[in-house]
Amino acid sequence: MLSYTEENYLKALFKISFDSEMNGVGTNELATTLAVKPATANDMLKKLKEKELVDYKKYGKITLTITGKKKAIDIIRKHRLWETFLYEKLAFSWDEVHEVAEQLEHIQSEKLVDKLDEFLEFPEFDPHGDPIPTKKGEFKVQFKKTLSDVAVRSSCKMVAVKDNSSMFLQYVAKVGLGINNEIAVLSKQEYDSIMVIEVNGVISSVSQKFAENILVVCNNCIVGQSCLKAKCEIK
Amino acid sequence: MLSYTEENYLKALFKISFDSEMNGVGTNELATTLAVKPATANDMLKKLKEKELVDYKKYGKITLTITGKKKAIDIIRKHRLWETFLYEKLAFSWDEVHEVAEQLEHIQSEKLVDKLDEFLEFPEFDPHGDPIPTKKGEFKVQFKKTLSDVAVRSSCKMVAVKDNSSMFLQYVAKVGLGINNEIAVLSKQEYDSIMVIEVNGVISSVSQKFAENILVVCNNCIVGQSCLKAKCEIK
DNA sequence: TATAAAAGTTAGGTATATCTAACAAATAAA
DNA sequence: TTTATTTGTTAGATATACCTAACTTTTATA
Repeated sequence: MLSYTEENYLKALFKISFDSEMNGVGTNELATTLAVKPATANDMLKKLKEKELVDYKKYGKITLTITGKKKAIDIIRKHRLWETFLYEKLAFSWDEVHEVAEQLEHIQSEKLVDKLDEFLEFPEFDPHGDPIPTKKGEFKVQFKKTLSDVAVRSSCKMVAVKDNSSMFLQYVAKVGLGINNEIAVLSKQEYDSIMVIEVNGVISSVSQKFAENILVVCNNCIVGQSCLKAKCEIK
Repeated sequence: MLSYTEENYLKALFKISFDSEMNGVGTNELATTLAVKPATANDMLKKLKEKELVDYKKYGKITLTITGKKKAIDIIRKHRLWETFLYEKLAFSWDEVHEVAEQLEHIQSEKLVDKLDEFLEFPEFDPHGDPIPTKKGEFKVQFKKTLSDVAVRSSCKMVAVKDNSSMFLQYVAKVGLGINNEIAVLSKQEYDSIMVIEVNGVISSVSQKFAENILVVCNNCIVGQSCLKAKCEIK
C-alpha cells in the first residue's frame, strides 16, 4: 500500500518524464514540481527505490520501474475520471475540477474506480482534453498544440485556452468557440497569419495572437502496455 | 484546517456521545472506538482542547464544543452523502458503502458536498437508514429498533438486518422484504410471538427469531441547531 | 473504609514527511 | 582546464500520530 505522498511522487515522476523530452528526471526538477526541497525529494527517492518503484542511483537520473509506471497511470486514471465526474455530473467548471480531483485520486477502492468509469460511460478524455487511461493502463495520446500551429485544410478540437483573462474568454465565446468544439482551418494569410476557421458551421477570421492562445489536439495514437515495458515509443 | 485524524476523533466523539446514554465520554472508550491506545487518544484530546474543539479537564469527561459538534456533523453529512451516492448511482451494495465513504468523507470542498447533495436530490437518509444532516447541520433522528419491538397495528420501515448470513438474507428476500420497505404489523401471537406482517400487499407470518434480526425505524423527530447549542434534548 | 480494579495520564520512543545548513559531484563557463 | 554554478546528497532537527511502560486518579467492591 502506498501513502498519499508516495502516490504524488510517482504521479509527478510520470508526468515529468512524459513532458521533459526524455533527458531523464532529476531530483531538483522533481522537488520543484512537488513544491518540496530537493533534500526531501531525495529522501523519498531512496524509499521508492527500496520499494522498487523507481530506478535510480546516486547522482544519476530517475526513471520509474514498470510497477512504478503502472501505479502512476492508475492514479492519473483516477484523477481524470474524477475530473470528468465533477465536470459532467456535478456541473463544476473546467478550471475547478483539478483541485478537488487532486484529493479524490487517492481514494483506495478498485471497485469505486471501475464503477465510476462505467457510470461515466467509459470516457476517453477528461474535461481538459487529456486522455483517461483504461483499467489496463492504455490511453490515447494527443499532442496539444496551439491553433496557430494547425495546418491549413486540416481540423482539430479545442481542448483549452492559454490566456484566462475574461477579455479573451469573451472573445472566444463571441467566435462561437468552446471546449471540445471541432475547428476546421480553411485558410491562412501568409502576410499576417490571419486564419479563417469554421466552428459549428460559422466561419470567422482570427488573428495570430488569438490562435496562439487556443490549445487544440489533432491526432490520436494509442499507447498501450508498450509504454510500461520500456521507454515509451511515442517520445 | 483539520487533519484526517482530527476529523476522525471528532466524528467518533460525536457518535459515542450520541449513543452512550449521556454519561459522557471517556478516554478509553474513545481510544477503543478509534482502535488506538488510550495514551494516543489522550495526546489528541490535548490538541483538540487547545483548538477549542472539545471541553475536557484532566480525569474529567469529554464533550465537544459547539465548533467541534459542527465539524463532526459536517463530516457525518459528507459520509452519508457519499454512501448514498455509492449505493444509488454506482450500484454498490448496502454493506460495501461504509468503507469507501470513510475515505471520501475527508475530501475538502464545500462546493463538492453541496453539488453532490443536489445531484442526489437532497436525500434525508443514507442506505443504512441513518439521517443525513443538511448544510445547516439539521437532521431527522430515527431510533432503530428490531421488528420484534414494533407494536401491533403500527408500521415501520426496514433499514437494516442484524444477521448477514446468506441463509437469513435469502429468507428475507423470500418474504418479499428489502431495504426501505414499509412493514405493517398486523397481529402478534402472544404464545410464541409469531408476527403477521404485510409488505407490499403480501401478508406473511414471521418468527420471533426472524423479527429480532430485522432493524426498522418508526418515528421521526427533527433535531436542529438545538443539538449544537447544548446537550441534545432528544437524549 | 481500605483495597483492588478500572480508567486516565505522563514520559520517552518510533516512523513519516518535512525542513535547514553544510557538503559533494557533475556540468557549464571563463 | 581550472573555476564557478548548478545539481544532488547527507546530517541533524521538527511536527504528527502513533506506541509501550510506568504511574496516578477515580471508582467499585469486599
